[in-house]
This record gives sequence, C-alpha cells and structure tokens, in this order.
Amino acid sequence: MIKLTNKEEEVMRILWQLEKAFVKEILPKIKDQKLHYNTVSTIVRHLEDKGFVSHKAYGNTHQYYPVISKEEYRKHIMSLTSKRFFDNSYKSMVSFFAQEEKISAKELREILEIIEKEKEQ
Amino acid sequence: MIKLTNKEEEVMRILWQLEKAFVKEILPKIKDQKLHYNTVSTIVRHLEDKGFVSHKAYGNTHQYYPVISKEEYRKHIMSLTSKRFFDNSYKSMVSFFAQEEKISAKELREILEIIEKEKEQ
DNA sequence: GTAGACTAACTACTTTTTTCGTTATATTTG
DNA sequence: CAAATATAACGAAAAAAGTAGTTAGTCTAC
Repeated sequence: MIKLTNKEEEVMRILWQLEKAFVKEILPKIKDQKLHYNTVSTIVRHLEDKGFVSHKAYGNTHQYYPVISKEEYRKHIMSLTSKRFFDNSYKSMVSFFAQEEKISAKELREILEIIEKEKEQ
Repeated sequence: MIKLTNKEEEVMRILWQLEKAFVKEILPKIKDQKLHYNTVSTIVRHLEDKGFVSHKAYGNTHQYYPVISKEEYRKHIMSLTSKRFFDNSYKSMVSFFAQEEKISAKELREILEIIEKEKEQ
C-alpha cells in the first residue's frame, strides 16, 4: 500500500467519517487551517490517482467516497508502527500501553472476554 | 513535540539502537538505500537543531546520542495514532489488534498478570 | 611539517508536497 | 438567453524534505 502524505491522510480521515462528501463539505472539516477550495480539490484528486477514493458525478460536481476502508489503512499503519517502534511485536505495544497506563486491567479483561466468547462459537 | 520527517525518524531509530554513534556508524545501518555521508550528516544536524540529539566532540568528529528517549517518542507517536485512527481510545486500538488476531488471548492474559502483580506491591 | 585522509559546515540542487491562480465548463437566477 | 455563481481541471509557484558537491579545518602517518 502506498504511503499517504499528511494532508492526504487528513482528508481521508474526513472522508471515512463522512462516508461520502463534496469538496465543499470536506473544506470546513479541516482543522488548524483554512485551505483554499482548490487545494482540497487537488488533494482529493491525488487520492483518486492513488486509488484511495473514487467519485460519483452529479453533472459537474463530484461526490467523493473512500475505496480503501479505514480498517485496511489502520491495519497497514499499525503494522508499520509495530515494526518501527516495537520490534514487530503487538504484544510489546500493548504492554507499553499498560505500563503507561493508557489501558487498564479492567479494559484488558473486557477485551479478553469478547475474544473468548467469539472462540466458543 | 515536533514531528520528525521520515528520514529523521529512521536515523533516530538507529541512534536509539546504537545509543551513541558517529555518522559513519549510522551510514551502513540505513536500509533500502545507500546515502551520501553528507546527507546523513545533515539529517543528524537537523535532529540536533530540533533538540532530539546532542553530541560529544572528539576533536573534529562528533559522536551523536539521543536526547529524546525512544519511550518518550513512542508515547507521542502512539498518542497521535490513537487520536487519528481510534477516536483517542487505546482500548479500541487493542480491540482492533485482537480482532485482527495480531495479539492472542494468551498474550493478553500474560500482560494482565504482569499488571496485577505490579498492583499488589 | 607536509601530504593524505577524514569530518563538519555550508551551499545549492532535486524531488516531493502543499498551495492556489487561471481557465473552461456547467448550473442557477432573473 | 445573459449574468452571476460554482466547480473541476490544469498548471505553476511556494514550501518542505532529501541529496550531495565544495570548502575549510583537523588529525594521522610519514
């Protein structure tokens, strides 16, 4: 999977949230910064070139939607992150969260319960 | 904390691994690509400007070492990632790993045990 | 001490990413 | 249909990141 630039990733997150959107709907969702309409339009077209989004045309205006799902991309990103910072071990990543108290024993137990239930079926 | 570029991050990972290094020791550790000595030297100096590394001079040559620890940076990166892709919830990140079978029930239980042991003390 | 090897600093060029002006086309309103 | 408005596409400028040549200084070995 091709790496997205920062701005491309930001627009993708907006598209995942909105599910489908016109450029002018994406525009006000961009944080920290007021971008030009054409800037966003260009970014979206780049995303289309890279195969991350597609569009449905209504006359002259395009409604864009994700082709790559948030789940697929997350998987890819987390795989990179685990490689880069945790010796490719998700277990050590989760241990790290536990040590940093980003996740509690209670939450871990809740997740465990869900897994075990699924196994039974 | 300032965001590092891709190459800067790669060099930081090498410095975290080596703990301290001269440019010529970093050079052969760079993957996928043969970089020019000066390129790496420039990257390291950028890292110094950004406050991520410092150096000890031996005459004219500099031995560089991390000032920001791997743990600090990981914390920062994981916080960003959880915000961007998991609605700021580490629990849903870990659930995601479980669903994708990146981590097993057994491993989760092992982590749990460690936490609970620590609590007792 | 002088030639050769090595290094950091500086500088400039290249590539990638981000930004937006211009244009052409379509749509809406009167 | 004409004027006003909106949009996509294009293209190019600006900014950021990546790369490496040149220079000047230091060290080493003769």
